[in-house]
Amino acid sequence: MEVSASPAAPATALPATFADGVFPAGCPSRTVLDHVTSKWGVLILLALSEGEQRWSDLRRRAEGISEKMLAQTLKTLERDGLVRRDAQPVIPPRVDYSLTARGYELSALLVPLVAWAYDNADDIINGKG
Amino acid sequence: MEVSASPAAPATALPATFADGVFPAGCPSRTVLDHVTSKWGVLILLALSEGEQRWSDLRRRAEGISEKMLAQTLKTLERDGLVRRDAQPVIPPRVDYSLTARGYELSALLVPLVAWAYDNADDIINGKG
DNA sequence: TAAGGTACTTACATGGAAGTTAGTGCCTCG
DNA sequence: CGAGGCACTAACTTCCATGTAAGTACCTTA
Repeated sequence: MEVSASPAAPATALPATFADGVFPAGCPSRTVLDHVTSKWGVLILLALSEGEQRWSDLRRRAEGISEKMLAQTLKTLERDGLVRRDAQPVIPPRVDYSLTARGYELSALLVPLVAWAYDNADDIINGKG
Repeated sequence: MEVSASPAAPATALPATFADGVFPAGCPSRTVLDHVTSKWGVLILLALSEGEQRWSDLRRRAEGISEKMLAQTLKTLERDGLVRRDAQPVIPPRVDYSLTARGYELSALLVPLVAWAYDNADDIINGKG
């Protein structure tokens, strides 16, 4: 689908809620958006969308993340009800992380976004367009 | 749709590209993702998804943005080929901003994400669910 | 004994995103 | 004449997300 030279018409209709003002400053949705669009939040959510994973798996899959940021990101996502933490009282310790129903809902929206970023990254960075 | 207590199976299949490592550190897609998931980037893209708009319109719609951040965000999005800048040599100056084809593609993915954030914000912040 | 893995926490440092303030040039309106 | 809107730019500051480094407690393997 192509957009002509003068795309005055929106491609997608937004809910009436956003008709003016996108949404108010200080609105909870801003906070939520910040959480889920944070640098590592997206990556962790993405990784977990493929199923339950352990701490060390996540470290490897979200390449470049520090242990501190991993712990912090997981904590935020858990507080937000997006990630489930399942600590098993075994030796050595085993903790499994997985998405909650809400987390799956979100990751379903994130996956196409990340895929798009991946597909268009080179063109964008190289100024081809 | 509900997810049972042990959701070992992914809800969505990811492209094979992400099968391991999400995607490499230092990869261009990380940069692109940072641009499009930036605090104000999302809001501007959202606002423009409803059609061409002027500087002062955008200031009002992305409530809370400073002029500096507006200029900076628009510049980044323009460099990334997502926003088109149309300066008309009239008096008083009139500059229209609109999405490019690529920008529309992206906004189509962003809209459901923001809508989701908006719908779930209260529950998430209040720890319900 | 020592090294290494698992799952973290804590303290401190820093860089870049974001905020603040001010200034520009040109025009219109009262 | 002065106030004010438009579309910015520039300088300076602040703050927080992220990075770095190290420590913890327990267990396994060599």
